[in-house]
Amino acid sequence: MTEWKRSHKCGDLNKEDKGSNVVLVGWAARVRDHGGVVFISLRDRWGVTQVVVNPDNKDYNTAKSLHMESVIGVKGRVALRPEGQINKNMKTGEIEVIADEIVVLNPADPLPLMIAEESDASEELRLTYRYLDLRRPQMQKNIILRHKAAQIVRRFFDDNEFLEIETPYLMKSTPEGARDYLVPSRNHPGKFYALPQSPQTYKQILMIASFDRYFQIVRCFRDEDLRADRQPEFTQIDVEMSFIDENDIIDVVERLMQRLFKEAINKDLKIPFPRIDYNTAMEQYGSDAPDIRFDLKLDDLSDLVRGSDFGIFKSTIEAGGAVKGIYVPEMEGISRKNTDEITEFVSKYGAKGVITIQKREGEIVSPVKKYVGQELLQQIWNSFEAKESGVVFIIAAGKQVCNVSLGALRKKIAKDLDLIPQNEFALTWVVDFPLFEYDEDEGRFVAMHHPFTSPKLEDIDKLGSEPEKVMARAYDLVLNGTEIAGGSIRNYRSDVQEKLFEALGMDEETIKYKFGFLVEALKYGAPPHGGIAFGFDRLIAIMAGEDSIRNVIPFPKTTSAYSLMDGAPSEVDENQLKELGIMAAKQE
RNA sequence: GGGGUCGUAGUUCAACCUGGUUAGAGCACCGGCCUGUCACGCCGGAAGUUGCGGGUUCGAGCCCCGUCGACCCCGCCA
Repeated sequence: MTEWKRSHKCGDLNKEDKGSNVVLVGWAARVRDHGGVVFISLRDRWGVTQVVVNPDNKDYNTAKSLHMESVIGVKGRVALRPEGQINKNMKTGEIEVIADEIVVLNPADPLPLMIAEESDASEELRLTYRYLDLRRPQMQKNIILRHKAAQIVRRFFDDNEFLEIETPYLMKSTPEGARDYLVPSRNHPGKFYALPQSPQTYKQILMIASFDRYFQIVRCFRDEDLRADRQPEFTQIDVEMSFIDENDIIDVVERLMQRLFKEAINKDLKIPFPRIDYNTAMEQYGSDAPDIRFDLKLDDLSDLVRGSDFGIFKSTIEAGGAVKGIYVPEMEGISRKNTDEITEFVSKYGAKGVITIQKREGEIVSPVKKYVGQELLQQIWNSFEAKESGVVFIIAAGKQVCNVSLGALRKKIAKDLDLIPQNEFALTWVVDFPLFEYDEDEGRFVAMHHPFTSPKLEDIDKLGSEPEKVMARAYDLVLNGTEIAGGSIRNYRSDVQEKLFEALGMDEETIKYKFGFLVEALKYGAPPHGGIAFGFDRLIAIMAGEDSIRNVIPFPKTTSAYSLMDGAPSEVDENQLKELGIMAAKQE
């Protein structure tokens, strides 16, 4: 093997190397057999180099019979390509290696999927043969970007006196929030560890331990259903600081983002990022993660239609709901079929339907014209400062449903009509969140962020009396309509923390059992502190221009949480279960 | 838990809507030709449990039911 130690990597050589004797190793990406001369595109992580094998070569037949993706070694001499044969699309396109000797280090069987820039293989196959999928240049690029980003993040925090400190993966289960992944304890049959949903409590404890500035690039686990942007295990950039307020965190994060985007993908970000309060985000964008790259803002028509006899408007207003709309100037018009599609789309979010208004030859056109009346429709049209064309979409529903469904429609239309500027990175802070939201199923208030978030100081008195009015010292960072980070200033006084737990419906005993250690720790000199955590996978996916975080995670799970390559999860030996004191319930 | 799209050769797709002789094509694979290609080209060949199970029918890749899997979405994700 040592004689096949490479002298260069496949992306190294250029015309300066003319005449050098080289040894290259890599994968035979393509073999082009011309009957006489044979060309091999030799690929490794760093690039592709063309190898030329002439008929007088002793290994000529080896070259002719190469299978795609076999691992080979080549000894040869660097030569300039003949006139007119330069490949401008290749970094090494000016040269080629004239082979003296070729050896197959490991032949490859026919492949279950092609190694191509644009994979046309199904995701199922890509995940089953992930090692082949990961050879694709696109995937290599994503994984390399991920590495780069992680290093930049580490350098940034190190430069700013943050300490990278590890926290346990085996921790206490706290059933607040997401479902825990449980790990049985062999030493204590019937007892379980949980894998962390995030290192939240540990990083707070580290602040109490006076480390002052902490960060960690850390795996987190949540046993919930999957999505394009949600995996059961995912990576956070976790950050916590002491003796700071919201603006200190925001400042650190803005400088981090600026440096990350510059150094990783050479994009200049303007700081500070704009801030929008939660309420405005919901009212204007119908989302707590507003995509500000395009307009189409939601307009409240409730006051305008208040006097209307039109049943849908009337009943909605009377029930305390909202009538809101968006105006899409770019839309030529809308057919019955499109309206049906949109109705179906918004119904997923609980809206009963959508009302359209458009103008045709100067005439207001709407399916509800005869019920609503020309005059009101015209007023609505005018309220949008609508031109002679375009379409207005109106949804009447309870406030939350109205905002969320119209917000979703806003995004869908922008996407369908291609109104979203590509290759643009729009970061915005969402601030002024409520501390609690009411959970209908549980019949109690739950923490909107998490139960360690500090209320705004002026709202502490309302914790017991009017929890719905308490605002949180929390902040989210949104990139192109996706939440990529969220954090808060924490409760550092045990009395406030206990009051908050009580507002969440926990009695003293429950508090002590679940979070007693934290409440106690707060009593021994806990500094004011706060922090933030990034969804690293989401951040990298957006930077890489990928729609799914699966494309920036080397070994992701499928939508049903399978690992197709290794077949996890799987059944285990009866003996393993016995040792753990576990019995699997029989499946129906 | 619910809704939607999809499942045909190693692979990507066609045939399905409107059931009917032998399920086609590109790439990969095998054989042949070709000395400047870079997604090389040309000629030929082999390759199929139409995801699985059931039903309807004289007859099912196609229609119906169930099931499994992939993907998207709602719920869920402090």
